Amino acid sequence: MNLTIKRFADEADVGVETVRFYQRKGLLEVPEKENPAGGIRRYGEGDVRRLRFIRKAQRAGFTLEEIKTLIELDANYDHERAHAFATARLRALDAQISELEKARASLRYLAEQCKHQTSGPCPIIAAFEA
Amino acid sequence: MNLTIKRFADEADVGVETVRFYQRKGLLEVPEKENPAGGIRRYGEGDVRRLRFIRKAQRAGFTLEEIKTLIELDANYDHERAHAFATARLRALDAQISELEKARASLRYLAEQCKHQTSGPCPIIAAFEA
DNA sequence: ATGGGGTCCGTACTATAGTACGGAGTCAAG
DNA sequence: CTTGACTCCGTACTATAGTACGGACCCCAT
Repeated sequence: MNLTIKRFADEADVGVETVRFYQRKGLLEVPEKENPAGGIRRYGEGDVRRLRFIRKAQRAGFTLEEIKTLIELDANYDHERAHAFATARLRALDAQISELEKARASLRYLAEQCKHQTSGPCPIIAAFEA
Repeated sequence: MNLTIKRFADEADVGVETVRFYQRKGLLEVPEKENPAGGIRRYGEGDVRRLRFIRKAQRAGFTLEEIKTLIELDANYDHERAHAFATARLRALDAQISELEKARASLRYLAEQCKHQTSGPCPIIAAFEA
């Protein structure tokens, strides 16, 4: 594990530019160059874990700004705030999931309607009412 | 129901600017002005239904572009495509929901960890591994 | 009939999350 | 010891979904 930026990015299925973008945002650290005064930066296991965490947290609905906060809380062992933060996001996540489940019900209903009716209206807009 | 744009926007809890934005995007129609050659546009029940649909579909994870397509399918009674579209989105929605459920499990675990440990690490990043 | 709030429309600006580009420098294999 | 792929860094550009602004016009109540 002493990866070039390209191989590092590949570890989490992101592009090199995305890694640099996260670095600029302060989500990833910029490792020192090995030979000072010019050279190439290398990435290790910790970096890979962090990058993968960013992607997972993102899929969990956190913004990059929030993820930055999470990383800081993690680094600082800040239990109080981490707990509050997790709980808040948990609530939001519950709301979001139930929103999506409602939408899923609407879509299922819609798909059924459209499948069995070959003529007449296929009420997309109406399917979402209620 | 013969609303001014402000009252119309209020019906779906959006701003006037947002209504105009949706009109520019082709998601909402721009009603005729009553007295031709200058005046004010009025919005009716159909417009309100449409606007509410847009917000609901958005919460369901559709982009405005997709919502535009849905509205067109609805208008055209296009069963085939509407069914395909609904089915595709249904699959995406299932994936999204299960992603969020995974995240929820991680967050629950994290919240528990942070709650019961008053010292030592509160492993935010670790909570998302697995 | 006039004043103030609402409307119209175009243009510009914002935030989020990247993606692309260009030139200079670096590294490793042949 | 060169060549070609990769790296570095800054700047610019993209898409999505709005939000704000400014001048002209409109309408209703006093």
